[in-house]
Formats: sequence, C-alpha cells, structure tokens
Amino acid sequence: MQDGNALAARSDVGLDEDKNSGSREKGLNRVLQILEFLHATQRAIGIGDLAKGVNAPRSTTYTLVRSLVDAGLLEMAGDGNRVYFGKKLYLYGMDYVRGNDLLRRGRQEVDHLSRETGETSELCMLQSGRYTIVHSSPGTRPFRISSATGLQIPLPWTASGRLLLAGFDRAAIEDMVSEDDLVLPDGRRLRLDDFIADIAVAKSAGYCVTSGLVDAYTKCLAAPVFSAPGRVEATMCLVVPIDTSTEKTDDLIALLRERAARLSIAA
Amino acid sequence: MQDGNALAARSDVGLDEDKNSGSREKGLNRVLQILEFLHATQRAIGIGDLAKGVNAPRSTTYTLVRSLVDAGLLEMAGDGNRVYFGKKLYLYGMDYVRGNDLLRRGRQEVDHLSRETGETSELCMLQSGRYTIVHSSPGTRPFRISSATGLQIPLPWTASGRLLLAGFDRAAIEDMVSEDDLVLPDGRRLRLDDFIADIAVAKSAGYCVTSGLVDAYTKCLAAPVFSAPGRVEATMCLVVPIDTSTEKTDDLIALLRERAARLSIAA
DNA sequence: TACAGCAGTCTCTTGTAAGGGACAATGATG
DNA sequence: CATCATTGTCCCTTACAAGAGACTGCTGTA
Repeated sequence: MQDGNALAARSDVGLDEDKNSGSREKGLNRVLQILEFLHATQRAIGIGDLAKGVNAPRSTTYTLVRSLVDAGLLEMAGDGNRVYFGKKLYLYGMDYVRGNDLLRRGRQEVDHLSRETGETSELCMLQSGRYTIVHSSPGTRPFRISSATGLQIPLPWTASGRLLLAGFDRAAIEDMVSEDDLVLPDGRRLRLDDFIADIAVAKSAGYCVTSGLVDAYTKCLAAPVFSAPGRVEATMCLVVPIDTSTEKTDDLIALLRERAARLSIAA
Repeated sequence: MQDGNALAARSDVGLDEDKNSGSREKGLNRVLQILEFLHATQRAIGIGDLAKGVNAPRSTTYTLVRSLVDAGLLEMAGDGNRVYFGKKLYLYGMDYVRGNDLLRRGRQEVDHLSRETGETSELCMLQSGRYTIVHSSPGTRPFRISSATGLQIPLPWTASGRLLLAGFDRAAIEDMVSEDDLVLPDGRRLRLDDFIADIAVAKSAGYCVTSGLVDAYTKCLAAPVFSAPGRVEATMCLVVPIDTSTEKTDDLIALLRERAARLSIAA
C-alpha cells in the first residue's frame, strides 16, 4: 500500500466505494468490501482500522469479522487483534485452480517461459471488467516487482489490455475504461479513440507490444489466449528492457505467440 | 462427490447444517454455506441444485449468486447456467499464501520431500477444529488420490490428527471429535480414551505413525511443525505402503522430523 | 491522577433484505 | 399436443440484521 509503488496506488477498492455512505448497507456487501480492502492492503489489519477502511460502523464490522473468522475465511493474525485472509480462502482458491484448466496450464507455461527466457512473464485476465495479473514469474533479471499477482492495472496502460478488449464493441470498452485509466503513470493522457484503434490493430495482428507505458524502462509483449475462436480469455506477456533489440524482440514475440496458442487449443 | 471415494463422502458441509431449517437465514450465512457446498462438490453446479444443496429458497439463492458473481467470488461456468468458484477467490487465496510464511515454505518442503522420497507427502493443519490437508504432493508410486487438497478427514483417522491435538485438553478434544469421527472407514470403532492416550504418546515422542487406519494398505507417518514451543501449527506427513520395512520407515521418520523441525524454526 | 484513545461487548430501533409465491419462458417426455 | 420440470425474474410482506451509541476495561502519556 504505502510502499511507494505507483501501480499499487491505483488498486483502490472498486465496488462503487462508499458513494454517499449514509445509508444502511447489506452485510454481504460489507463483507465483499472487507475482502477487497484486505486484498488492497496486503497485510493483517486491526478491526477498528478495518471498519474505518471500508467505512462501516464498528459494531457491524466486529460482527461480520467474527462470522468470517468462525467460517475460516479470515484469521486472526499473530499478535491477536488483527485479521487477514484465512485458510478457507486458500482452499477455495485451489479449488478454482483445479477446476480451471486454462489457469492451471497457464501458470505452468508462464513459469516455464520465464525460466526459459530469463524475463518476467505474466498471465493476465479480465476480472470483472478490470485487467488483472493472475500469475507472474519474476525472471532472472535484477528487476523490481516480486509478486504482483492480483494487481489490477488500468487497461490502457498495458499491451495485454489491448488484446483482452479485442472482442468488445465500443460501448463496452467505454464502459470498462474510466477517464482516470487513460492517464498514464507519467501524466501523459491517452485519447480514447487512439486506444480503441490500438485494440483493432492488436486484434488483427494477433499480438501487441507497448513501450514505456507503465514505466520508461520496459517494453511489454503480449499474445492472446483464446477460449473459443475470437474470444480472448487471457493473455501471456513478457516484460523486457525497453532497449531490447528488434531481432530479440521478434524472437520473443514468436515464442510467446506459440506458447499462447498452445494454451488456447484445449481451453 | 460421487466418485466412490470413502473420504470424500465424509466431507459434508459442516456449518451446523440446516438444523431445524424453517427460519429466515442471514444472507452471509447462506453465502458461507454456498461456498462450503461448492467446495464439497468440487464442480460447477446449477443454481437450482445449489439452492437445494444448501436448502435455501430459490429466489434468495439467485440474488446471492448474482452478488457473488458480480464480485468475482463465483463465476458462471462454461455452458452458462452453472456456477463455481471465481478468480477473486484464487487471488485472495494467493494473498493468504503470500502472507503466510509457514504455508509458503511448507508447500515447497512437501513438494521437495515427495520428489526426494517418491512417496506421497502432505502438509496438514487444523482448520476450525477439523483436520485438513492443506497441500499434498503425489509421489511417484502408482497410487490413487491425486489432489486431495482441502480434504477434511476426521482427526482420529490420522497420524497428523494425534499430533495436531497435542496442545489441547480433554474437553477441547471431546469438543472437536464427534462420535462419528471415532468410527474408522472399515467400521471399527475407536475408544475416545485410547485416542486421547495416543495423543499424549505422540506429543512426547515428537512424531506419530498409524497403520491401516484410513485404508488397509497404507501407513501414515507424521511429524509436528511448531509455531511456538509446544504449539503445533501443522504437520508434515508421508503416506507409505503398509509393508514398508521397519528400517526404511525409521529412516523416513527421521527425515520427516528433520524437515518439519526446519519449518518450525522461523514460523 | 486525570485524560484521551482504542478494543471489545451489549442493547434497542428501524430500515430492509430474505423468503414465499406467482409468472413467463424454455426444454423434456409420453 | 398436453404435461411436467426447470430456469430466471419480479413483487410484497415481515422477521430480523445493520447500525447508533452507551459502557467497560485496558494502555499510554502529560
């Protein structure tokens, strides 16, 4: 959260936030906010602070947290009055992986690819209208960002984003992309029309490369993984230094496309 | 569920079940039951069946499922009208792993151990008063049970169960162990006093071996992982053929204890 | 010693979500 | 074609959970 990571700063709680706050809120929604908040903070947190964080009444928060802890979705962390995710969530998560061929094989492929190329490799998916790094494998290069899994980044910032939106019409895209999303980390502003044009290009090319979008030092290469003809279910991508030679880049793209295609077949 | 696995048959939905059913139920509880039910069935399921499964009113179930799908905790599966766990749960699960040294290192150690010995190896923990296989790695032997992760087995059936209960007094143990739990899969009935005696023995020995408890063909070797002196946080265990020689068994136990101890130190 | 702040529990009220049940739309089955 | 089963949506009622707030320990600090 406060680790000075420009990306993390963007991963605020989605869920329409408090809107006008005031009114009574359904317990389930509160719970969803709590989970999302914990995901954003990435550490155990006191119940009081949690209540502030999702701005829910303290009494309500205590009740909900108790339920969740009893159910094992949350656990009281070490010192005793902080909570974080619990074992049950881990188990459910593993169930998800088990039931999801694409994810299971995608994780392997990504791990393999990063070992093979030495570059950071990622599996990305659209998660309720937002771009999410579902699995990432660091690569040997002395680079930052260890475990960005679960990180959500505005779609226009990424090569994968352009591929993931290939199947959607203009209205749907406008719906998913907020004004803020079009402002790059360095302050530059993307025009929506340009972005939509990029998407069309990426779609017909079957891959996408972006340079210096999220930061000035990296290029992002991405290839689509199809769940059905025309339906982009995920992307695999490689993050490489921006000064990587054209030849090497082309080689990597070819490799990436081959691997992404291999993932597509039986998904 | 219906795969004829004696163990799976026992993994019914805990949550006090329907009790007298009748009354109005809190939405959150319904959700917890839904998740637990999906975990038990291990496959996507239609909303109607889901409603029956947790015996909740259909209308309520539709509403809740919609919320959960919107939040990404559940996803509509392939054909369109079935639901299963969603990406969000996977992400939360990974957050849990990341925040949990013991689990992270334990998984590695288990994978390593099973590769090294060729035997099935597991990491087990107490999960809200029940024994749970948190991670398992198959081993090379031509054996059944692929991914038993998340499986819950009655404590008295296992070597690990005896170790995990080392820190608890008689009342607490009675509380966690139901009458049914004392009946082994082959129909034999364990006496509670014997079980409690076993626990004391396992505690002072620092390991535990059980033969032919869950099935007639395997031995289960387990060693405790401590989170604090005297506090058993998890166990590592090996599942080996029941006719494994005494020498080999002793070797494996020594290895297991060493690895479990290594996990303990910084947890 | 007094004061401020936080953790955790409890009670009471009222807004609202759970649930019953009706409805239309589909798909099986004889 | 008639019949039965299922899916998905909608509306209305009332049982009950969310929330406000009081209260009791603690712990630190001035």
